[in-house]
Amino acid sequence: MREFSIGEVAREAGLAASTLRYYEKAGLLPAPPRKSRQRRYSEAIFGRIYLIRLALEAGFTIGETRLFLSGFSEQTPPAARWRALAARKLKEVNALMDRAQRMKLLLETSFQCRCPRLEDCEQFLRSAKRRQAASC
Amino acid sequence: MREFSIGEVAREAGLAASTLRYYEKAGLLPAPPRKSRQRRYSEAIFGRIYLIRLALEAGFTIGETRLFLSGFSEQTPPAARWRALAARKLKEVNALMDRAQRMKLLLETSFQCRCPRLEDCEQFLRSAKRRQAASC
DNA sequence: CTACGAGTTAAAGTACGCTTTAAGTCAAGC
DNA sequence: GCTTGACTTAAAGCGTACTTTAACTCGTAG
Repeated sequence: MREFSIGEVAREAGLAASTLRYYEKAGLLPAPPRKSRQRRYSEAIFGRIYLIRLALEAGFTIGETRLFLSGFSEQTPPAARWRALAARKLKEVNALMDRAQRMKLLLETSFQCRCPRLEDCEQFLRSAKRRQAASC
Repeated sequence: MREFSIGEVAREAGLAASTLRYYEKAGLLPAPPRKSRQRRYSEAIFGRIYLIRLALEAGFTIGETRLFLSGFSEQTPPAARWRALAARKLKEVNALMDRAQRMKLLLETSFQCRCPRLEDCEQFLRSAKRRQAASC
């Protein structure tokens, strides 16, 4: 199985080497074996990085992502602690999507919108039930 | 028309007074008239704050939000500069929603998932086309 | 008069997720 | 043997969005 230096992993994953070291220090990545002081990664690192990026881009903090990954890495199915985190995050993700949806509406509206006054659009957005508003 | 102190506005809007001062300094809120050195806001401030929160929660930076609001506050319909920002942000919001969607899938999957190994779920998530995976 | 609560400022501090810096190690090529 | 380039570390720095601190000014109640 091929081995990778930190630079190779960084290039392939599209991250800085310093970021990988940072993830390791933060407990997101396992400390890999060394060859004369230098880290040697196996192919498996890419899957791990993929999950880390997925979690972080979805709004997990470093600490939450660590928990999240450790929930997976045990021999047992996801633990209660992990499930609680997932449930909480699911709520947050839903809230995020709601906000994104509202913002999308706001932005899309603005393209069609000719109203010069802030309050007209605001009124529309506050009671954002209808997709089109007469005044806007 | 009723006037509000910074503390009253903060309480009603659910923000710290210091945050309001910060927004003012950052150019998000207009500098209101003073009554013996103290800020006196009109009702209109709440609509402004609503839009600021909407923008910030959707991922706009302070600087972008300032642009965004100034685009509205002119006597003319949204200017080209503002439209460019909105178009760019629309893309970002869409990307955000995609990520949120993927994360949601990840989280929801984890509840049904009994696979003890990280790689099984990862495999599933990478090719996240189907809602259910056999191996997971 | 004085004490209280709410407001004022500039400036420093905080949390997060990196990024950069400084100083050093090491294997390989010339 | 010396240079080059990729790696190593701990520690400091950065940008964003606030929050806290310290020292001060007011208007009002007792």
